[in-house]
Amino acid sequence: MAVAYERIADQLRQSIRAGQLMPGDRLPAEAKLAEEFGRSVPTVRDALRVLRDEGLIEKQHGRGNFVRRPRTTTVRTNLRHQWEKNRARRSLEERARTGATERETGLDVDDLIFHAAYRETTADGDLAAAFGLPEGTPLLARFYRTRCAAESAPFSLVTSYLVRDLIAGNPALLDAANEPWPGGSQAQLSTVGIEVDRIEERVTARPPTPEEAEELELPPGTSVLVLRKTSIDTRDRIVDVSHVVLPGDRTEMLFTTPLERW
Amino acid sequence: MAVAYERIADQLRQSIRAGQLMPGDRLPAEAKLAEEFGRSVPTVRDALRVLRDEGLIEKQHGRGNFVRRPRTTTVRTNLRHQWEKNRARRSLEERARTGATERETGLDVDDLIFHAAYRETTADGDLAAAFGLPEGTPLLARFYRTRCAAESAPFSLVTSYLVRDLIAGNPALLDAANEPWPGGSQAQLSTVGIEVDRIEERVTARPPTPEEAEELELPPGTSVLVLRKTSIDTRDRIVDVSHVVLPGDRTEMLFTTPLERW
DNA sequence: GAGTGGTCTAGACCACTGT
DNA sequence: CAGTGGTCTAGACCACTCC
Repeated sequence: MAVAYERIADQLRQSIRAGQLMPGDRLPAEAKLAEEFGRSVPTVRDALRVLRDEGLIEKQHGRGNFVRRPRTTTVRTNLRHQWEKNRARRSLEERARTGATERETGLDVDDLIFHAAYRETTADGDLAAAFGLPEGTPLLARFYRTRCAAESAPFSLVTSYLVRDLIAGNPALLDAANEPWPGGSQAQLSTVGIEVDRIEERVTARPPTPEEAEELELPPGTSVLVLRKTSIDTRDRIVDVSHVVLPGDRTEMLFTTPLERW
Repeated sequence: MAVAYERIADQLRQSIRAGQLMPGDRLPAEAKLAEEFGRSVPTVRDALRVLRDEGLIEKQHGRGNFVRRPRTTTVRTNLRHQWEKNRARRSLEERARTGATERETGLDVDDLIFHAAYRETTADGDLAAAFGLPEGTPLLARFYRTRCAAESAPFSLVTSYLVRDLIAGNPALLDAANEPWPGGSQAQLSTVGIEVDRIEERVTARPPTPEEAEELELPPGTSVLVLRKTSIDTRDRIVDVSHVVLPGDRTEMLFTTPLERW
């Protein structure tokens, strides 16, 4: 702890936690801080980088360093799966009117911009293991981006894989032009006689790759939640494997686990 | 992209992704890299910091910079809650033999070191909101650390809050000396007639605070998973609010959601 | 144009690791 | 002891923001 930049970081962190520096406040200029602490500017910058990595401050080029405000978060709940399953069998008109994302964000269909792209591919080692199928099995990869019309960054980066042979019975499922499909994935699967029985979701966290940071417009010093979702049908087949990347500072995932009564 | 340190980072990232630099490999010395790229050492260090923040490399003082190996992860599943509930009513002997952590890690009771501390406190704004009770309500705060005997860092940092008045009927519940309680929290609550009906878990991700990084021995460039767990009893009372911090690079959370049949 | 952060240099000295 | 990364300096020039 004899290190200068850590001492500076500690003092500033203290000020922020104690509320002497409030969210949105600008910190003194780096040159100013260097003078106050009797250190060089690069040393002060080392201290500020520590705070930025902790998510406490935000650097704005040409404007200054600011105490970061807590982000407003989107909640994603696992109750959505049952809701989607119920919706999958409603009338076309009812399904078209709203989707799971609209429901969770409280936004209207018109406020959301939806983008989908499909590509045919084959299972590599990881995907083959996830599906429990041999490598090289033909798959359909689907890429989704949904964002608020008012914002430029999407909520999430979604890649969904389906087993081609399982859905080939309905050629409409192979064409991205049919997106957004009214009723979502479970409605799509229902057209080829697949009923989803349960969904397993695996969650981890890590720093974003540069590509993810770019696409989700993540400031440095944020993490991503990585969700790997597996859908299993009533015949115990793995019918969908999805990979979802969510901004950690904007997303809260809510899982409700009901327990059997004594 | 005209920036020198980004170009250096890109080239090294490329080498790692392409497999020219394998996990565990040592990178050339910083001075060596500076010479190769025709830049100063601090500029090379800027590039290496980028890669460290992405979790791609690990710096080891006096030894070198190394390509990081993927960590072996612990899986934490929501099926544990039903398992714990079932176990809560088994015989004392059966409950004492094993716990949820042992079950998930596949380790023996003797391989795990358990630490608990209790403190009486009152609800601040956040906790009061979480419990749906007035501020100042007396609470019991319980702090848990569990770690592998072979390792020095705990799996998780757990803080659990109970409403004091709900558990006061059994004074044994107020004394940390009775930990580890055979059968866990649900067994404890059952002694005062509380049956947990459902559990809600909220998950977010963020960079660790310095204190968390220290205690969990997190290398720079890792994230933590933050789990806020709420236990609701059969009379719709919130009986426990827990705050769990998990190392993002070592932990996978698995949630299974069963769906009703059509 | 004044003020701010972003990048970069060239070199110093310290602390840690392994032989 | 040699080699490595960790810290720090003093100053230069560029890029961005706002008036």
